Parts: sequence; structure tokens; C-alpha cells
Amino acid sequence: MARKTGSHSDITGPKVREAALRLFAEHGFAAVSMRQIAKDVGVQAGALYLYTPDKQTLLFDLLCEHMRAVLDGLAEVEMPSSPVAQLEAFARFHIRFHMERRDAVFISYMELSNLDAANFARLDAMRRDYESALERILITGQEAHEFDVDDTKLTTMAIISMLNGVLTWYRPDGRLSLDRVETIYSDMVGKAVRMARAKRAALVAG
Amino acid sequence: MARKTGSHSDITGPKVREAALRLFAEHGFAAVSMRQIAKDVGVQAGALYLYTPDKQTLLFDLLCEHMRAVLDGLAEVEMPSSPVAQLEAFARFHIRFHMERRDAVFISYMELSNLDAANFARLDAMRRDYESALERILITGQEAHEFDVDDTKLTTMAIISMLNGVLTWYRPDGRLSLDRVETIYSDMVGKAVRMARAKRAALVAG
DNA sequence: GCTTGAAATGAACACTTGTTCAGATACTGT
DNA sequence: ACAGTATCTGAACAAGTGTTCATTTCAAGC
Repeated sequence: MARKTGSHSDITGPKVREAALRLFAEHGFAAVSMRQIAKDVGVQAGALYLYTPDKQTLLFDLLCEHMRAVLDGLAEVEMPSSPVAQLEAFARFHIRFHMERRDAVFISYMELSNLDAANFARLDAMRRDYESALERILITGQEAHEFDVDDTKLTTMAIISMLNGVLTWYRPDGRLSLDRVETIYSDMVGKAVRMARAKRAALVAG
Repeated sequence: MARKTGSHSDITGPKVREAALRLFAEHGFAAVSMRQIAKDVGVQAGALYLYTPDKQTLLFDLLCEHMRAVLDGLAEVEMPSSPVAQLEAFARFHIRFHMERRDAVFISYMELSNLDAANFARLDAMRRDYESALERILITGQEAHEFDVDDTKLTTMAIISMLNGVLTWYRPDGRLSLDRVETIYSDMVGKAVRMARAKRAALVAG
């Protein structure tokens, strides 16, 4: 046997990436062998090297594609004018988007150490871009005296960690709908950063 | 050569656990070989099996010991009477304790999938005990009309994720002291769950 | 000082790892 | 119908995997 009937790189290529993504997320990068990926695709291990130069690059490409999708997704969210509403929009987008791509997110937060320095740097830059978008919302709100944030950088990280936490426990068939989770979380985030009414009144008056 | 001069199981044993903890945290369980651990300890791979029946048990023992330390640590925190102060005490304890044991926390949140079902269940029970302690604070505050929480279980998870996030970015030599980070985080947590003054007044009046 | 047992070696086991490649097969364009 | 190329196999490679064990060495108790 050699080439299979109906085989095509447009089919096998995505299959490889899909299988790798799923298996890496489930067992971790180091714990998944090329032969396991190949078996999942329905092909011999050697064939994988038509679609990736090596295992590490396969991981990097998955991570890279994911971060690009996140940034593109956020760019497509039409942002309201008020910082409070912007923050809610961000929180809702983050939760929904990340829930739809659990596997990729899992890998992004766990397997970065398997990358070499250069690849890591590229991904880290993209991640910082995303976090900056949130920080800009906080800064805008701070300047408009709508938010009362001690440190915008720290608060950015805190919010993102909190939102990411949804991944670790949320189950689509669970007690709460995703929409309800989005609502509760964005409410909490809002309360955590919004300025107290009394303080704002004093500031506006003064 | 065989036995080394000055060698003792009271010395090598802890060394093995220490090295395993550090290496697992840095590279991941699957990516670390017994020979790497042995080299780090300064011993041959075979000698490790005097201190653990196998690699998986070594991981499990590390995780188990960590969770026990977390629960013991929390038990030793003397809790104030007011829920607001209790919440702050919890947040401060969580951040400080987890920062002091970064490696163990990293493993706890990343390598659970490498455990078999029985071991996983035992650890999961301990983790739920810890989370329950936080939820009880939220429930108490809720009943005292000091907190305004939509869903105590979800809020518990949200708070813990947020606090855990500190681990991913905090550097002891960075811009902020650990004490300041604790303050900012516990303030944010407090604001996120506390009941608005107006609402509380209305409730007390009504 | 000698025996006893703990602590460690180092070689061996059977298997898996990522990766390469000559050869075989199926599809595509002419 | 045929040539050419894209796709895949299957075997091979050297290195590394977790684990076992007979053997050796050191340290402590009598």
C-alpha cells in the first residue's frame, strides 16, 4: 500500500492539525507521540512530515493560529462608546470565544514552555496585544472617572485570569447557561472596577 | 562504586521530591525523565526507586502533600468575625501561600490529567474542601446582607481563578511588592461581591 | 573489628520516541 | 494512454523511556 484512494492534502492537512490540537489539549504536548496523532488521523507517522517540519513547529503553528483568531475575533467586536459597556463587551467576547475553543486555550496556557525562545517571543507579543486592548478600556474608564482602578496592568491580569477560570469548570450541560455565566462574570468584573457612587459624586463636585 | 559517602535516606529522599517538584513544574510531568531527576539529585536512576514505587506515584505524592499543606495552612489562619474581613483574610492567605509554593501549584493545575482515576478523585476531594471554605464565607456574608452574590458556587470559582492568576505574572523583583498585590486583589474581590450601599439600606429599611 | 543492612551502582530489559527515506500507489493534466 | 507528481507506506535509525536487579560499598550496632 502507499497512497490511499481519495487522499488529498486539503483533507489530511486539517485533520492533522485537528487531531494534534485535541490530543495536545487532552494529554499535553510531551505526552502525545507523532504515532498517536498519525493513528488518530488514520495514517502512518511518516506522512505527518508532509504537513509539518517537526513536532515543535506543529505546536507553534497551532498556537499561532489560535492567537491570530483571538485578535481577529476581538477586532470584529463592535465596541460601544462607554467604558462600562466596553468592559462588558470584552468580558462576554472573551468567555464565549474561549469556550468555543477550549482545546486551543488549554494548550496556549500550558504548553508555552515547550517552545524555543524565538517562537515563545512571537506568541507572547500577540498575547500582550490582546491584554493591551483590555487595559486601554480600563485606562479610558479611569480617565472618565467611571472606573476606580488601583493599577491598570495588574487589574488587566486579574480580570483575564478570572475570565479564563470559566474554562476549568464550565460544562455546557451543567446547571448554568453560557449566557448566564457571561452575565454574572461581566457583572462581577464591572463591580470590581467601577467607582463607588459617593466617590464619583465627590469628584465631580470637587 | 555503589553507596556514596555520607549518603542517607533522610537526605536523598527530600532531595528527590524537591528535584521532581521543580522539574515537573518547569517542563511538565511527561517531559521529565527519571534519569533527569536522578541527575539533578546526583544519583543514578535506579536509586530513585528506593523512594518511590514508580513515576506516577511520585507525582501523586507531591500533589497530595501540597493539598494537605494548603488545607493545614488555611486552618491555621485565624478568621475574623465579619465576612468582609474573612474574605480579605482568605484572599491574602491564598496569594501568599500559593506564591511561596509556585512549583507545587503549577503542577496541581496542570498535571492532574496524568493521574489515574482513583488518585485524581482523592485530590479533587481535597481541592473541593478548600473551595468550600471560600464558599462558606460567601454564604455567610450573603445571609448577613453584606454580600450581593448571584451564585456562590460560580463566584467561588471566579475568585479562586482570579487569585491564582497572580502566579502567572508576579515576579518578586518586579514593580509591586507582594503585600501591595495582596491589598489590590483583596480590594477587588471585596468590591466585586459586596452589596451596594443603597441596596443594603433599602433592604435593612424594608 | 566484624557483621548486618541500608543505599547506591551500572548494566540490562523491552519498548517508545522523533525523524528520514526509498519505494509504492493513486490522482491530475495532457 | 501515458507521464508526472502528490501522497502515503513501512522499515529503519539512533536515542531515550520506565523499571528491575545482581552486585558493591558505606555506615552503624554489637
